[in-house]
Amino acid sequence: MYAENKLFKNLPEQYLKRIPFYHQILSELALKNEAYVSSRYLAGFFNVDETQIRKDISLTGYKGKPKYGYSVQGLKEAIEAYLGINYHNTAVLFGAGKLGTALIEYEGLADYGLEIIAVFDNNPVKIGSPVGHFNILSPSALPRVIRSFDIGIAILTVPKTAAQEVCDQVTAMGIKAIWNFAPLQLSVGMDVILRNENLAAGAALLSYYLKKSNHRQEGP
Amino acid sequence: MYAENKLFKNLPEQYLKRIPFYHQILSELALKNEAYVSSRYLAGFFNVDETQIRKDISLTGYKGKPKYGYSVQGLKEAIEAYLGINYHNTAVLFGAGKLGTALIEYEGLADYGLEIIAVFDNNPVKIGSPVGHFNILSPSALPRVIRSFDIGIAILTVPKTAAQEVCDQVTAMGIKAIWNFAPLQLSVGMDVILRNENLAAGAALLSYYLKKSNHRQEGP
DNA sequence: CTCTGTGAACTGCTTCACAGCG
DNA sequence: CGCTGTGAAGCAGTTCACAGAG
Repeated sequence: MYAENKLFKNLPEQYLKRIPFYHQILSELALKNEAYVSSRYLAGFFNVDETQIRKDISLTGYKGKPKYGYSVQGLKEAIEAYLGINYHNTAVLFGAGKLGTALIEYEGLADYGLEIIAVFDNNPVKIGSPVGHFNILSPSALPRVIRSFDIGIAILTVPKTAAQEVCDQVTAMGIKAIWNFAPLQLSVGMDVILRNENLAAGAALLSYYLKKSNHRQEGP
Repeated sequence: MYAENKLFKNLPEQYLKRIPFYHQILSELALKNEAYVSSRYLAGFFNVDETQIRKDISLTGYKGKPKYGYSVQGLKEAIEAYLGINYHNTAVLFGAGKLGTALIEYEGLADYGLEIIAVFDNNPVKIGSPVGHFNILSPSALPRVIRSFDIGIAILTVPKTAAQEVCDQVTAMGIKAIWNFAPLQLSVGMDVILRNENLAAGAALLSYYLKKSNHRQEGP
C-alpha cells in the first residue's frame, strides 16, 4: 500500500510490479543458455495475455524479432539498464533481527535498484557485531551515514513497538522513503513515500484462492 | 504473481489485498479505544477514494452507522469472522533459515488465515532443534504430517537451488498451494496454486517512486 | 506461417453523484 | 448537515484484431 499521493503515476503500477519477475525469468533462461523467449512463454507466469507482455516490453524500449521472439540476453540487459537508470537508490536498514538479516542476505535486492549501505540496531549488544558483510552500527552514526552516502530509503525491520519512533528519527534526518515491515500503519509527512510490506496480505490471498478451489471441487 | 488460472475471480483482487490492512488499522484503533472510524479515515492509508472503502466493507457484509461511521470493534470482528470462514488454512513451512524463522515469528500470520503446523528442514544438523514454538522436523515426517493435519499449503523458504526439488516433493504428497519465497520461478501442475513472493519487487517499486519524486523537484 | 507491435474494444476497479438515515 | 450506501460514469489495465516483419 502506498501513501505517495499519486504524484507520479506516469508508468502503470501493474507493469512496475511485473518488471522484476521478467528479470528473474530471463536470468533463469540465460543460465539454461536459451537464446530467445516469446511473449507467450513469459505470459505463462502471469495471469495476463501475451499482448500485455509485449506492451510491457515496449515500455522498456526493447524491440523483439518477429518470428524469433525476444533475445534473452538483450532483453535481460535492457531491463537491467532500465532498472539501473530508473530505480537505483541507496538505503539503510534498521533492525538486525531475523527478518532484517534475511533481507540483507536476500539475493538480488541490489539487482532491483536497492543498495543497502549500512545496518543499524538499537540493541547495544548487537552493535559492532557482523551481519552479512556489514557491521551493525549504533543509531548515533545515522546522521553521518545518511549525509555521506545521500541515503534516500530506510528499511524498517524493527519490532512493532519501536517502528514509529525509528520512522520519526530517520525522516527527521531527511529520509524520503520508508519500506516498513513492522505490522502497523506508520504516520509520516505528506512528502515521505511509505511502502508497507504486509506478509500476511500474501497469506490471506493464497488462503482465499485455495478455499475457493476447494469449494469448486465440491460444488456443481 | 499467480498461476491459479483465473478459476476463482469472483472477489476483486484489489479488495482482497486491502482487507488485511483494514484489519491491521482497526486493531490499532481498538488499542487506542477508538469507538468509530470513518471511510474517509481508512481511505487515508490507501490511494483510493473513500467510496471504495465503503464498497469493500459492504462486500464483507458489515453495515456502518450514518453520521457515526463504522464501529471499530464491530468491523474488526466482522473482518475476523470473514477471514476465518473464507481464508483459514493450515500450512507447513520448509526451510528454517533466517527468512523461515522470521515468518514463523511474524505476528498475526494466523490472524489472516494461515496457521503453520510444522517446520521442516533438509539440514540434519537443524533437525530436532527448536524454532519459535516448533521443533524442526525431518522431511521424512512430511507424508504423515500432511495427511494427519490435512495440510493445503507449503511455505518455501529454502535456498534457490533446493526450491524446485522441495516443491516437487510436497506437491507429490497432495499439497495444493505453494507460497514461494525463493527467487526463482517454480514449475507446478495446473491444479497447484502458486504465489511467488518477490521482496525485490517491492524494492523496485519504492525505488521507482523515489526517483520520480526527485525528478519532480528538479523539473518544471 | 510465426511472432512482434499497436490501435480499438472491452472489462473491471475507482470515482462521481446523490439518495437515505440518524 | 455528516457519513453510509449504491447506481452511473469514468478511467486504467487487459484483451482483441489485425498489420507488419522475417
